[in-house]
Amino acid sequence: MSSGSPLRLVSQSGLCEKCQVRSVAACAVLEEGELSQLESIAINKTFAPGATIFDEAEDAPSIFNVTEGTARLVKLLPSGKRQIVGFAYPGDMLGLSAHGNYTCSAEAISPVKVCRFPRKKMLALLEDFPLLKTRLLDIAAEQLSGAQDQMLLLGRKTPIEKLASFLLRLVGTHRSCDARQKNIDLVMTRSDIADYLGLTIETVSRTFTKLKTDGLITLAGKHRVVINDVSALQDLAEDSAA
Amino acid sequence: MSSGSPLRLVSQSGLCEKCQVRSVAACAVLEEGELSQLESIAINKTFAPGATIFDEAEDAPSIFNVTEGTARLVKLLPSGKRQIVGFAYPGDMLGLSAHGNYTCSAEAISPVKVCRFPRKKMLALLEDFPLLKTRLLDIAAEQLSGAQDQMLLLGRKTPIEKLASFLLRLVGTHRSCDARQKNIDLVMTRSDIADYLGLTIETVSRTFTKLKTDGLITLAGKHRVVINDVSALQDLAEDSAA
DNA sequence: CGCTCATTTGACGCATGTCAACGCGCGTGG
DNA sequence: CCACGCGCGTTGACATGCGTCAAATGAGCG
Repeated sequence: MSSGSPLRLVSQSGLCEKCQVRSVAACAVLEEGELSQLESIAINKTFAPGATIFDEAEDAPSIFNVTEGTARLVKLLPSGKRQIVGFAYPGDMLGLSAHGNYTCSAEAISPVKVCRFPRKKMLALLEDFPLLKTRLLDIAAEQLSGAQDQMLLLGRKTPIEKLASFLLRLVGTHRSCDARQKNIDLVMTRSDIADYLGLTIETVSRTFTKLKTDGLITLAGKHRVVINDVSALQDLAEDSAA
Repeated sequence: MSSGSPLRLVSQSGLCEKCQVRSVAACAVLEEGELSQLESIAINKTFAPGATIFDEAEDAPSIFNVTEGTARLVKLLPSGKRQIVGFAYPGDMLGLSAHGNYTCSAEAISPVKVCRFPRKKMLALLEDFPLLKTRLLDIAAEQLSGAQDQMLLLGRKTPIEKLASFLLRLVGTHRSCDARQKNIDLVMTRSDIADYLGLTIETVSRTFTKLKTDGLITLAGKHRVVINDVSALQDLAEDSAA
């Protein structure tokens, strides 16, 4: 790595080499020379909480890589009913789409920093870096698998099973929490959780209370959850009984 | 297969050039020479209705391309609750997965013919045919978009909206029906539909009856649906009111 | 012709949505 | 520094839509 010294050009965070999500994001497969080419087409942007990163059905000129913060991916019905189809964490790609239109909106929940790539240039670059294309294919397959899990959750799980699954997924997959202590930091509101799990806020709240009452979790402030009994939660999430 | 007349090597349907789904499947992007390489690693297989093509969580040594018939993609909970995460029609790819395990089971609904590729050889071939890899990426992105639509449906739509959306999707995207006459041939059972839409069979049945009573559709036998008023159905599906 | 299985229809109860009130934390302004 | 207001979350009372259970109908097939 470079400086440390007075000339901290690095602090713009634009230098991929120092990027915090470099090891987890798609760019992980690139070598240094390749990385600089990717870097040359990237622009860093920041979004405040609540800000829209892009809108559903809009023309999709850009592809994004989240480097900091959390975003929600939203679909709306004309009546106003909302479904959150996913959350995006550091390292996640946004805006991949086959037909050049975004399939959902993306909104910042916490302050979000992204790395923005012009779609066309990105696609052109893919032809030069087969490994990157392969990596994107893997990422897409993973996302599809996650989407299938979510369909199972939405279609066939009860509120308790839904919330248990949700909490376990947060513990398991993301650095937004400490996996050892089973300590979860919920950046999203109850309303976001409800719209993600296909429930109402009230039901989410009641279900949290129930899990707390049963001693499976502890609530420390509205956005801090401690899981006391992981295996019991897993049983609930997987619907062992009926 | 094979026989019939003495020398009908062609009838094995293995010859990609004559393949019926060639124009819609991933292989559409390949030229003739490339096609023959793909063909050399492919094996044709047939599955009777109800037969399992592959099982969830199993090691995934193969990738499939449906050439005839319809399959359902199934996920199960320990309690036996079932969610169908999709249907596969001629031209669709099955078994793409990032971690080498199938993410759901695939079962034939009608007699299904597939083209089976050894995963490793397929992946190796992808490195030689960048266009094919790009095509797969597009396909994955499309599937992801469809999955998001389905999440919206499962999480936020009422039974009527669900069924209307389902029927319209069948009309819109697949040759299993005549788009002009809005005539749909349902290969799947009510139970399949229920598990796809996150409902019970009874609710599916009642909802069909309701649409029929309201004059929006006509039922001709249990597996034949005629849509009488497409735009009214669209209004229902999109939940314009509340 | 009768059996079997898919589908339909009906009666009923409950889980979850709806509506409403309340509490709490936090920021703002006096 | 305190008072107030606002947004988010919780809790309660109530209603209803969908699931559950059960029986009837109908279609396909031996």
